[in-house]
Amino acid sequence: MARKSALPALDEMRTDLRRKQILEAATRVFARKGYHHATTKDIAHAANVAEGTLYLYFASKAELLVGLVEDLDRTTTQTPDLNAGLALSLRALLTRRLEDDLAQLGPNFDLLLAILPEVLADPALRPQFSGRIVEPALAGLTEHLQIRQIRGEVNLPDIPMAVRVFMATLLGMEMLHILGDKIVRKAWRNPRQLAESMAQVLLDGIQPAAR
Amino acid sequence: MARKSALPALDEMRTDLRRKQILEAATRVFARKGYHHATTKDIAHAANVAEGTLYLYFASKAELLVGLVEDLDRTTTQTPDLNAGLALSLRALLTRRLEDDLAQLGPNFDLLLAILPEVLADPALRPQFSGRIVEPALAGLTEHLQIRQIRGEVNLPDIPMAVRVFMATLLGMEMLHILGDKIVRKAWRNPRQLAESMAQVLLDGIQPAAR
Amino acid sequence: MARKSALPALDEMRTDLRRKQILEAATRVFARKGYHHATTKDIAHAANVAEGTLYLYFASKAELLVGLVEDLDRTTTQTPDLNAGLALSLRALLTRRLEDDLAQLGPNFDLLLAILPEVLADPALRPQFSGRIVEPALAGLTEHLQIRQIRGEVNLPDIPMAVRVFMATLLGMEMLHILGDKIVRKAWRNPRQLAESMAQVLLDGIQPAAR
Amino acid sequence: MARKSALPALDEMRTDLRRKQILEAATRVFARKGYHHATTKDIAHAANVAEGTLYLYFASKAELLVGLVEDLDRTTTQTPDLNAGLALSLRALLTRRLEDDLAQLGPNFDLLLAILPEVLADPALRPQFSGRIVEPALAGLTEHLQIRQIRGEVNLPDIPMAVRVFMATLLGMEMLHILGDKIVRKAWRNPRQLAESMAQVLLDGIQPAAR
DNA sequence: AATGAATGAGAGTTCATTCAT
DNA sequence: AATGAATGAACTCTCATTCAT
Repeated sequence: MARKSALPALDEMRTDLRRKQILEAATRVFARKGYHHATTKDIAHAANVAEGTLYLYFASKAELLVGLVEDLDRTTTQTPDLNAGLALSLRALLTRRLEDDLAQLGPNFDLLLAILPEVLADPALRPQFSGRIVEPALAGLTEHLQIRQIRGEVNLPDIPMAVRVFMATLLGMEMLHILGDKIVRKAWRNPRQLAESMAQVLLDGIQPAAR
Repeated sequence: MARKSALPALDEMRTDLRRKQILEAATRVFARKGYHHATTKDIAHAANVAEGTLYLYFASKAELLVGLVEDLDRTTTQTPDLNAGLALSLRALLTRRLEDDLAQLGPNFDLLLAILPEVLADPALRPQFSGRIVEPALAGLTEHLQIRQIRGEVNLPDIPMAVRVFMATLLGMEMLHILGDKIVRKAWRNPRQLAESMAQVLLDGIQPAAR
Repeated sequence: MARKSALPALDEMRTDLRRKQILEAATRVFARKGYHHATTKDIAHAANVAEGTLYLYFASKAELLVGLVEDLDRTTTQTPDLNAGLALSLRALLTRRLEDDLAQLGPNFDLLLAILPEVLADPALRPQFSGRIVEPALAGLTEHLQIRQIRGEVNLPDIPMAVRVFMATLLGMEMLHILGDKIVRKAWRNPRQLAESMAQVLLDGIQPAAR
Repeated sequence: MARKSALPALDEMRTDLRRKQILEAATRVFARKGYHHATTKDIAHAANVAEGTLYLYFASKAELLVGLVEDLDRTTTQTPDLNAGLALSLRALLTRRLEDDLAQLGPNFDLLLAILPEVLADPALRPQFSGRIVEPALAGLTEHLQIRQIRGEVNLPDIPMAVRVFMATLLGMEMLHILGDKIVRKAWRNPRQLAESMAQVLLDGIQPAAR
């Protein structure tokens, strides 16, 4: 009955593009105004579509957030196969991982800025974010450190906690960044060096000079 | 006819009590529903006052948040004179500081949960929070470590960054807590031990076993 | 805590008045525009209150309809104790009942006009209307006729159906009225005579002249 | 390039079919959801066409209703030549007419259910319905009774009113049906018997047993 | 000082209608 | 002729804020 497009693949691409176009606009607007102060009108305007069009692609304003989380998911959780890095020294690997993460947060900063507050504020969104973003990262790191531990390369009394300290540091740096701490902001401009600083503290700790 | 109290001091006390009563209610409600889903009706109800009464003590709903930040301020940043702790070993001091902070977050968890998302979301609130809560803490620690460094007790190439890493870890743990990470939640029940775990990582780093 | 009005009864009266004020406005607007074309803005305007005020008294626009049905209920189902009329001849009683009903529909015409279409259109509203308005009336009449039948004053093979035919006639006249039939409209101006015409047909039927 | 059909008649047939297809779908959807809760998307879907296609056949959603009324018109008002029935006894004729009408309402119940509420609700639609459906029926009956009256077969003081009472009864039964009255619904399953019940009341009235 | 009914601006969402393909 | 993505006006409802009491 209904005449379909000759190239269904093209339709799908167009749909994907529109979705992306809207999500990008949402990211910008959410980052600038925060989720709650952003109106659907704002977002539609930023996306250069009519307000009604948003609802062809997302069931509600809240679903835009979920869409963003999923997006962050896809962008972030290309968990760079850590275990391929087993050959590297722990320090080199850690530094690189941190550097990658930090560098990645650069372009995704707006996105995170848009998502994080809502995730923290909304109990319903937390498991979403936790399960898709945080937990996989924690699991990957844990596994990696366990292998190192077995190999005798590290000696940690409580690997899961160590992993959480590591992750906490990353998240916390992100927060300091958001909060506008000048030193962190400045350091962020050179992710390699920031990664080294962090890795140094994480690996060597705040060492007594005597050591 | 407004009846003047014979003892103006009493009036002031009553005002303070009402303020506190309202802020506490706001804390509870914000923590449970998040700032934006909490209505002034909710808060008034929780505080056992009429909606209009809120506006006798706070200019707007947003000012309630500011009030809470100020409260957190007063509660939290009684920065226990760190320098009095110069006699302690760095490890002992750090552990204690962490323990204190973590223990303090226990009862203030709701408050932070209420405030943090909004602080992150609202650019206007960030300097408030940053300037009152984060920066003083960072400054105190920085100064302390600088003294230690001069004394030769620590050897850090970049003290400000080290301090930020420390603070980031704390904030990050808080976030993992909020996000519901089970291991962090469990660890939080015993702040002393959590403090030790964190201090260990922060001081000794993730050491190669060989060391 | 909360200071209540000195005279709670007064508060209640005021509330009732507001409710009535709003329902009356709703009746007028629904009658003029129909339920769906009437906006909450229209109704608020007609009631001389702000739009938000509607929602202090009714949970939703739909609840206004329910309120109207309840109102019609209260107004209508003062089922004039039929059985008190057992002394009257059936003809006299029927005529009077019809006259009362028709006369009552006069002032409530707008109300019914507002309600009926929605009741017919909305499956959810039907039982409401049926149970509160129609069924009690049917039940009362049925009981009455059963008594008459036992007394040998009527001889009906199927009383429930006869009652329904009676009620159907009434409802149908109402519909013809709504539909604007000129003869019915004209007849309605003199409810007594209309009642007599209807009673005549109902009692005597469309008699063959031969009789 | 619009290809002209070699047989314009075929085109017309196709157009008519599409129209019918859409109207049938509209009937189903309106009956199930009511006019206002039915969306053009619903109707298009039920008709297996695209939403835009509706507008090739009907100028607006409202015109679908008009289309339905016209349809009801064509289906219903094939006023079976009453006068041909002059040979029958009035009772036989009436019973048959009622039976036909009632039986016809069976299949057209959905249609009426879809139309009636809107007709009642919308002043603009009423003359449409009145003029096309109700008035012709009333006129036919009136004329018929007048002939009978002249012939001395009936003796009615007010024929137009009697006709309206008759029609009202029919419409009212329909309403009781829609409202879900169980006795009417049950009776409707056997239109012949229902017609007889109604005819009995209409012809003989609610007679005193003594008669 | 306290109340809470009233306000009305503004939000998210729906859906009849259009039009490029 | 048919499509269905896009539109945007208009809707219902919420809620921070006000103010007469």
